[in-house]
Amino acid sequence: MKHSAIRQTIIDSASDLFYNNGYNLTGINEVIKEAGIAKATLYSHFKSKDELCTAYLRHKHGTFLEAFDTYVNDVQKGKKRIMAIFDFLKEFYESEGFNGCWCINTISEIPKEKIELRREIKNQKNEFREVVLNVVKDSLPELKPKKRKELSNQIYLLYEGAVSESFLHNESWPIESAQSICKSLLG
Amino acid sequence: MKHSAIRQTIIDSASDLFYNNGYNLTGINEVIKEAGIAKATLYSHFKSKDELCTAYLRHKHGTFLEAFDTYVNDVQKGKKRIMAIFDFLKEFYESEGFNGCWCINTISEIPKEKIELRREIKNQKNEFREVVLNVVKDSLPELKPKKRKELSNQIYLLYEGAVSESFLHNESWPIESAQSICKSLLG
DNA sequence: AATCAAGTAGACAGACTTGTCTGTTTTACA
DNA sequence: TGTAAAACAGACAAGTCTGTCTACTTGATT
Repeated sequence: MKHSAIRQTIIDSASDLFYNNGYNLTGINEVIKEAGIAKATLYSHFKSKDELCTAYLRHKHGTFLEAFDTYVNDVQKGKKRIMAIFDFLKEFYESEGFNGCWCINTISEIPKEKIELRREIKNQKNEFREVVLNVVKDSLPELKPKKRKELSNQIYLLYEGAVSESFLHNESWPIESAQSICKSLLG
Repeated sequence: MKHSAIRQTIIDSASDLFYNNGYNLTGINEVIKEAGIAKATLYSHFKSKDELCTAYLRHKHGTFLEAFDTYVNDVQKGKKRIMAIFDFLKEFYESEGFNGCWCINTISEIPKEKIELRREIKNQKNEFREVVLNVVKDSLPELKPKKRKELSNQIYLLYEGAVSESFLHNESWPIESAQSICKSLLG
């Protein structure tokens, strides 16, 4: 197995375990067992568990953004595409292994001093905000920049709230509720 | 010091530490040091750390609901009172030691098997939803039950999203954004 | 004043954690 | 095919954690 393939195996295993069972509740020994590699191998690819955590967050973020883009850009531009953001979330919620937002989960687990990880999380959220802004830009080009930004922040907020609450209650109504609010925002 | 006073001291200390530093990241030894009591004393009041966690959650919930009620009921009934929900949140956000939602934080930290704690958290959120529903009921009595429930769920969702996001970004715009959405929902 | 419950300090068991290190074996490539 | 890099298994260090236990002291009530 190639060096880079092993690295990816480690990240995949760690991602599943960290996301499903929690970062602190998952030991390095579990990760290496799941990945089928030796401990020294893991530490030759990542110099600490925190570094692996960063790789985990980036992996989740990357696959998420790709899936999001694919889904949303497949819908015709306009209000429909904006509404599709919440259709995507509904699929995400219904997918096996849905466990809420990895950013929120991770930030709850790590101490305040780990500013590297906290920055990574903030960056991801800001990047996602930018993605939402672009959907709005493409779908409602007549909107002025200020109004555009305002609307996209609102949609982002609705999306994030819906993720957390659908997970917490284990019910889908927060997603439908968020979508209906979005609809009324679009007028 | 009375038995019940010691119990309260333990809960107060544990609450500060759990909320500020995280449940798993706070050891029993820290709690007893902060409370100024012996370990055996703690375990004579609570049979496990998890039981103390329940007490912590209830303590936060209780003081929160009381502050919420006091603040919101002080505002004249009507749309103003509903908007005051977010004014309250702004004060909460600006208060020292704001650390997001203890429910979301805790649920991210504990394993799935701890169903007792998870139930407690869900119950708290449902109780808060009921509180919001009552604010809506008092403020907009002309609304039909179905519409009332729909609106209160939306407000709840906005509130929760604003808590999480203002904490994550360490910025207040999510609260203002949520409030502005609420305003437009009220027409 | 005697008694007994409830506090104290902190050692200890046992099970975890991350990260290092040794020594062996496998694999990739020149 | 030979060699060097990189994998392997797993012992180990040094620390963490929760929860139990012993032995002692305090304080309120009878």
